[in-house]
Amino acid sequence: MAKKITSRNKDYSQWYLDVVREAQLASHSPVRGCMVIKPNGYALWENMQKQLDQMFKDTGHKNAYFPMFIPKSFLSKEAKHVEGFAKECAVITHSRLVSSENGVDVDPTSKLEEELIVRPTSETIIWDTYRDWIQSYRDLPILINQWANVVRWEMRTRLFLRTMEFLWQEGHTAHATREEAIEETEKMLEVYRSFAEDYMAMPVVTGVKTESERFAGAVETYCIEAMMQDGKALQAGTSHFLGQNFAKAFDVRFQDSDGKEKLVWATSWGVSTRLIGGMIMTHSDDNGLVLPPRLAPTQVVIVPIWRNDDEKAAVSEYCDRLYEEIKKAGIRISLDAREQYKPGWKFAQHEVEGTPLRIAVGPRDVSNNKVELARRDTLEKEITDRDGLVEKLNVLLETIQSDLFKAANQRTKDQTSTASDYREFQEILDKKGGFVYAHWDRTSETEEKIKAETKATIRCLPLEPVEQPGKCMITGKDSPYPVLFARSY
RNA sequence: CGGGGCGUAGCGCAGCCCGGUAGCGCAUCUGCUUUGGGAGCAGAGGGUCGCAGGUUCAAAUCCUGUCGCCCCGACCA
Repeated sequence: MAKKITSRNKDYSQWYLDVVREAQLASHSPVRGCMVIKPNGYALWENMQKQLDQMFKDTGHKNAYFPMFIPKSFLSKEAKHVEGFAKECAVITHSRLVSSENGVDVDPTSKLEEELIVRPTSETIIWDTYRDWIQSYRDLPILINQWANVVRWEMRTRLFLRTMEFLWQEGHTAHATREEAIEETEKMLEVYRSFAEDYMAMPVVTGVKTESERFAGAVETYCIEAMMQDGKALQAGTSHFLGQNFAKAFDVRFQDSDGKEKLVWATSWGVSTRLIGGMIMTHSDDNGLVLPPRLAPTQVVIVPIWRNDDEKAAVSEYCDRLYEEIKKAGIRISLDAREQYKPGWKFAQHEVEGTPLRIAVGPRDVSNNKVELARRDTLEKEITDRDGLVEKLNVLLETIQSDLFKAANQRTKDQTSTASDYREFQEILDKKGGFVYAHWDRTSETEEKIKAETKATIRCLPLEPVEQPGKCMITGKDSPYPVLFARSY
């Protein structure tokens, strides 16, 4: 069983690749660092989108779409922003191909007057547009989200976790006051926290980034950080308070109710297909993918079993009715009646694909008015009554959802340590990994030194600090509360 | 950019050292038997061996060059 998947203990990174492949989520494309997202993977993304989109709309946002191409000159307008993204931009220089001996070549006569940048993020083009949208305080706030793809020319890539092109959503809001913008930033962080924990069943720590880890062009970057099974942290989402940096860069002003002209306050926030990678590494096991029911494309699968035409007729009818009844109850169900595969093969396949619940129905069950019910997360099987099955499924799906969260939460706790000195800090990182709380003197020099020596970065300054003031483990200077360190993806 | 690996059938690989009719597993197609944890048997289809040169009677194999991808690090969501 599941012999195609390398065990986590043996090679975690190979295990991850094996799960992605065997669950048919995605595959490498011919282009370095890019992926083909297959139907199973895309269905997950669609479910994430659907839920997040609703949450954005419930908090007053509307969707819009801005172009993928950005004039090169836009990137130079916000100094820190360029600095951050300059090294990883795809640049369009030509517009035409011509036939040649080799097939096709770039037509040198089609060189663009101004090169275009494929968006690595859309602050620039959006703030250039907002200048035209905003004149008065009555035009504010602007609460826009867009679902899009972006490109960052990364050196090192991993399916879902870091690809050169990825899908995401980016919210871009404009406000009349600093307070309102900060409130928005924090509100969206809370949306992300709630989505991660309540839907992905992935516990996260909320916090703010240090200056060196901050988004290029932000005044403050809030984040959710999750802990993966191998002890490495994953930045799962960010919400940025941009201050007036982009308003200044793109000259976006408004006349306030007091008659004075003021610069607009901004936020931006995003999560990406990286969440899929985080979800895989949070729940899955050596048998393959494990999915939280709330996001699983298929929540329940029915596998019929028969030996001859008589049995087939009886089992099929039983399954069809079951299917209709469950579907009517709003559960995402599929009936796997494919005849080219045997039940055993289907069991294994649905297991590796992470379907939370499996119902097997054979002649025995039909005559006893029962079904066999199997949970993906625990691999437990039971024979249960056909009557009242829908209610049972609903309860079980919620149970699995909360059990997955509990298990991940417990694991994260177990993987969270506190280091009282630098020696202990290094020892924890090397032997156990995970999150490590430690005191830090709030200087970039110390942060840099720790990173260089241990490869651990400050994941965040937690919004809900644990413990009391202390002394920096490196310099012995004052530290108001410990910050969260980890090696990360 | 450094280190490692790899390009041979849809997928995964062997063959290369030592040149001589291109193979294996899975998948696919046909038939029969099977079906409660990845079925069996019999038969069949499918490949310009990444690309370009060179050596040779003869190149997947040797030589030169070149392109690309993956993995491990430095950069990052």
